[in-house]
Amino acid sequence: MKVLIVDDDNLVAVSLKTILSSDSEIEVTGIGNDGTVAIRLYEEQQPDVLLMDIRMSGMSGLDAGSEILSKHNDARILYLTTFNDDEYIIKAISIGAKGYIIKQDFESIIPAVKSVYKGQSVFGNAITEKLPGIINKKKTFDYESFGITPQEKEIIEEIAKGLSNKEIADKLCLSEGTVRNYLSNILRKLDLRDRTNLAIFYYQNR
Amino acid sequence: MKVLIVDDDNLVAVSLKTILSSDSEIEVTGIGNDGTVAIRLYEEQQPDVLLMDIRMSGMSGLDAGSEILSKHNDARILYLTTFNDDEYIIKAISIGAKGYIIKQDFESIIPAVKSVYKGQSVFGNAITEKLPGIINKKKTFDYESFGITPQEKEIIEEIAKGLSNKEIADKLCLSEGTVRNYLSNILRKLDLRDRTNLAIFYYQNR
DNA sequence: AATATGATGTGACAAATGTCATATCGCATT
DNA sequence: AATGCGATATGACATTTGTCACATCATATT
Repeated sequence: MKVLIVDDDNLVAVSLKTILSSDSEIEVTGIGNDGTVAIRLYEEQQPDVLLMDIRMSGMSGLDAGSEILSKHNDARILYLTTFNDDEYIIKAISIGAKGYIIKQDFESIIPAVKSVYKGQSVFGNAITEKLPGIINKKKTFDYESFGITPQEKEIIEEIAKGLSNKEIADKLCLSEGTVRNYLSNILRKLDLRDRTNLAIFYYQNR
Repeated sequence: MKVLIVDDDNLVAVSLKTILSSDSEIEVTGIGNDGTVAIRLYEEQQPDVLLMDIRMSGMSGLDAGSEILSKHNDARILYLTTFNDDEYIIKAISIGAKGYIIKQDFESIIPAVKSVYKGQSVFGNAITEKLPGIINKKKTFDYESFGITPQEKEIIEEIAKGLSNKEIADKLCLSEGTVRNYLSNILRKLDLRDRTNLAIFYYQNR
């Protein structure tokens, strides 16, 4: 199985080569440090799997992958990243990458490469937990377990609709001051700074 | 690595056991033919990976998996199926399953089980091609068409992360006043009241 | 009856937010 | 050279927001 490695950080690229080369089935055919190089090396070597960083100076891994896939729609690209940004996961899957795993998780890399070689898609540990959220916003946050009372929960719902303190007070028949007190308690319990961050939290954990 | 196999068709279940047992790292701790049995055996054996059919007479694999995951949210469930229906894929991912592969693809099963054991998610050959389509069913809002400039878009991104005007100013090397002006323009263009509503809008149109 | 508790309220305060009018500067068009 | 435009900036201002200390009051507990 021929593997091409492309990583911005040459030290990482070399380490990956060492790790992968320890497996008898894997042959590392090349190392690159940039998106444009990835495209060129891919053309030259036609590797079975391209193991590539997302964030790179110069051409990004996503752009390079996108270009490679437009020519070779059977290319098997496995992204490596230090970040596990939702945005990147979605983009990576969208362009047709076969996987997305965290760089640090060394011992998962070889099985991941093998799975991808067999045509499967692989998503690493940290990403795995986010998949349900990405596919379908169904995993709800358990506010109760953070000591949020039903009344406070109600306030959260209203803030998530974009209402001001005054409006919430009118709607729930409370004084504005009380709403503020509740909000203040909510923010402390959830360790958030302000209503905007609460709204963000709400929509990210729906 | 302890693996529990559950399949409606006993012949398939036994075949799977034979295949998996050929690997020295894998120990098949049990076989079941129904969802309710899956739940009971899971409790008894606490396997590392549960390899289960989706379609089964009696309780379905999805319902059983859902119940198991509600008690053991670290359960690693790998679904096997003869069908590759989008609905099932989405449901499987939604409940938090770690994989979804096609039964017929025998030689992919062992690496898939191993990847799942390591905490990764695996999606088989046939499914892999559908992932981009599944992910892309989301409708992204076109900010440009509402006259939002790239600079303003950048501000929106930062607000959606929960940053204050001051923080955004520092990050983008602008004065706080300028950030306020931009925000003011954004709110007018999108007809929103404040940053909280902007954040809500952002997450609802992602 | 005495006390504790929880829900609600008030007032004061500092900080952040949003709006507006206006200014500067560089660049492109005329 | 004159003009206009877009990006950036400033200052003033009213409003909203978040925090805190403390008050009130009904109900439940002892």
